[in-house]
Amino acid sequence: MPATSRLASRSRAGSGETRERILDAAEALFAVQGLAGTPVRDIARDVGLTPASLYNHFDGKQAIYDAVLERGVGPLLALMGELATRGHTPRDMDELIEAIMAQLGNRPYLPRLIQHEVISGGPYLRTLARNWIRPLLTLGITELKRDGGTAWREDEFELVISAWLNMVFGHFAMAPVMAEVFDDDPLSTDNLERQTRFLRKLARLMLAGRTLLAADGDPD
Amino acid sequence: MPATSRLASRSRAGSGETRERILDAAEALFAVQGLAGTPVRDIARDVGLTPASLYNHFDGKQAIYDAVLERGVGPLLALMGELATRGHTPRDMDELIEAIMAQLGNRPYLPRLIQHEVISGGPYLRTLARNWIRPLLTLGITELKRDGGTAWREDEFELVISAWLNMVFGHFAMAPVMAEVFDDDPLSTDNLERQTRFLRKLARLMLAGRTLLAADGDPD
Amino acid sequence: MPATSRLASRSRAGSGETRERILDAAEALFAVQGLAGTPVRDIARDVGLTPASLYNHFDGKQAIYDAVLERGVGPLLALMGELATRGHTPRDMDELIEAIMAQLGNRPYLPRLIQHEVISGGPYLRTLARNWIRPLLTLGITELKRDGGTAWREDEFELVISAWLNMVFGHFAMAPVMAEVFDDDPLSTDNLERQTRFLRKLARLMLAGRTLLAADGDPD
Amino acid sequence: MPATSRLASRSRAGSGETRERILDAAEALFAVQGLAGTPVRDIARDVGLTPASLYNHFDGKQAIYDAVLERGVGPLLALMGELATRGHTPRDMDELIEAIMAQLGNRPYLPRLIQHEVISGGPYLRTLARNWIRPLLTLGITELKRDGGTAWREDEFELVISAWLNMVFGHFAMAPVMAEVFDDDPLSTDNLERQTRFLRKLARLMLAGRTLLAADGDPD
DNA sequence: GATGAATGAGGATTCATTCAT
DNA sequence: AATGAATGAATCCTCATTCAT
Repeated sequence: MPATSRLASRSRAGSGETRERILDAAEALFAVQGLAGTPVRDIARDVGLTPASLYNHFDGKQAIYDAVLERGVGPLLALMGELATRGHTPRDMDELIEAIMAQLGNRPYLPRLIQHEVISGGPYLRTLARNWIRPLLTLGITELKRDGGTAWREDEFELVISAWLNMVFGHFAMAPVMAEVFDDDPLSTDNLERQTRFLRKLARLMLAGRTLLAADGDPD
Repeated sequence: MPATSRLASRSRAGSGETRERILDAAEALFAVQGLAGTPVRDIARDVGLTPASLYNHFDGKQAIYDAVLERGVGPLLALMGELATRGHTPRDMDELIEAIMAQLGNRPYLPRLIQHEVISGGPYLRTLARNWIRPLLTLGITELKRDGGTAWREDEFELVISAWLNMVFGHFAMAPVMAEVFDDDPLSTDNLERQTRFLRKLARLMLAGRTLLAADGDPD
Repeated sequence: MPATSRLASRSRAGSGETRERILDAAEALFAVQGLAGTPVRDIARDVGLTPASLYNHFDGKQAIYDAVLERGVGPLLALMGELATRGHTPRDMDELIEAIMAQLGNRPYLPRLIQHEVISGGPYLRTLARNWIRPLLTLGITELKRDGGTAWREDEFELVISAWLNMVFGHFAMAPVMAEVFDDDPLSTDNLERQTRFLRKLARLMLAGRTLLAADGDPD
Repeated sequence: MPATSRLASRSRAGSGETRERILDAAEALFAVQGLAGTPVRDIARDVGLTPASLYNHFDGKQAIYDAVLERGVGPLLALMGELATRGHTPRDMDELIEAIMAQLGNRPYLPRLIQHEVISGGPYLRTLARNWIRPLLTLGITELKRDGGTAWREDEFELVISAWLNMVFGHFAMAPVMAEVFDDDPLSTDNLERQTRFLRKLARLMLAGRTLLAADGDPD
């Protein structure tokens, strides 16, 4: 379950801690300003180094970007791999939500980073699509199919899952506006827990909505 | 309800058609590459002009960016204003969904543009939050409150609406990955219609989910 | 008889005179310091421009280098082409010497430029070898063969011609040392004429040396 | 007859074998790419060291360059010294040719190295001119003068000798093009021997060409 | 002797912008 | 309204060198 795609795997190793500090600084900056919008000088400044020093640890800006992405996305892909090897019961649905929310909560810049990659159609997009989104979809659709009483037609399954993904992901990606609207950080521990509970509830609703809608007289 | 904030209002007017062509080219590029990642040269090339010529129509790159944003977001804000002045019935919920989807479908680069602004916490964020997101939230929450049988507690109303926003918005913002995953463009006319129908259905489900969940034995 | 090989043919045209001035400055600098040893800033300074301005006329340092080479070598290759299409008589041998010496004399930096290219095994080397040196060799060998009384065995023909080439070329390439040794510029008009006369004489000697050497009792 | 001029004399001696390996690597690189075109990193790589380590053996890049030059040119200067102290007979002419060819053949990168220095008018040029070229010229001219029957006028003597030098030297300096033209390495043992024989023969021809040319009806 | 890490000084190139034409 | 040419200010990156280990 490698999925590392073509990301440079530590060309100039640099065993260490400095490397990690560079990645931390870069992650925060890239997430907000994007690759093009982030001067290496800024990264260096945040690490307390000279731009030239960065090149003792990485092959260049792009290499740093790749490493940041790899470091962030790696665990998500690993999570997918792990889930795929186990059987799944409804219990897993909750676990999955929690695992993903926890993952993203730990690296709060990651979603924005990924969003940049998605928006710009960067080369990492394909890896993301194949090894992260696709498995998630498959997993979700399997779940929907196992469920007898769902409100959705088969040709809507994809939409259900991607809608659900957008909710999870959007919570992070849209955090800055929502923070402005609510004057409250959506990424605080409290709010992340609320959102997790909410998503669990919503997932249940989406899985089991048929009777209700039928009774409601769905015209669709 | 203009809300143009500090957007440059056409300093070197040039009422013309060239102006519009510049905005079209810029919109596409800014959406994908962001402000920092888009050289003016690229815009000029796509319009068939020289960079120098752009300055006959706009005061500079930032001015173009502002104009693009204004042109795209303006109608959305106008829509809000219009809705706010009318009373709303459940019928309006569907209309709102359709109106927004239509609006975004017409300018498929707009959501990514906005996403950039959101992610980067740009100065336009505040305008967006106040004049677009906030009214939408208010509208939705009012609707939820009017609805007696909703599955949601009052303190979840905000999450419901923002989740729903994320679904609408995410459909566009995540289009590139989904296109890769499904090998099918989510922004095609057909798929936009499917998504619109789906969202209408989901909206109904989310508004009226209580009984079902209660029966399901929600522990939350 | 194109032989332009892969040299960029004026990517950013720049019709004009500035372009030529850039090439002049670059030629002098490249000849002395080589490509790597010549900062673009120096070229710009000598033209009276900013480094950035050079990029309005050329795609970069390498492009300038290529253009310099093309401009210098082009006429030499053309000369080859012209000679190749005519029949040649002994008279031509003198003409050839004079033509080449005149060419190189007009562009006194050219030989050093070529020498750099030769020494470094640059990519232009192949063009040079095929379209300039090889024809010269063929021409010379034909001449030797036509000559009944030459002092040289057939397997020495190549050495004769390349030795002769080294004398022509070396006069320019070694000019700086010789200037130091003789305290007199080998590239002055006077000295170039002397050298031309000398080479004509030597050519005759080399063509017709058999009898002498035979009489001398050549043991070889 | 040291003539080391201002060459650094091994500041951080390190008598060792590593030092020699560094010089070997540097010689090859400097010869092809020149001083400016050769990063210390490349030298270090070829020796199997880190750039930093080079500084345990030399004071810096320039010091390495100087040492390479000194190591290469030293024996040539020594040869001159030796010859100068002996009387010379025609026999010596052959010896000289052979000695120089052998010397250069042993260090095939040396001529290109010297050529770089010559072309660029480097500071070592003067040493070269005085202690190597000038003695060679003097030697040759003496020989020509001793020879009664030469084809050359006194004012051509210098040209004769420098032409001859250019042939010797050019064989090495032009080796890359000639290799391309003949598809055969001019610096192979076989070809070096051929060239040595050829030069001996040519030397004899040039020394004794009068009668022939006179018979040929030289108009000069 | 060797090296990883750090750095000041450059060095090539890009970029947004101006201005005369 | 369009553009060729020019440019100051970045921007990414390389390089020679130092130094603590």
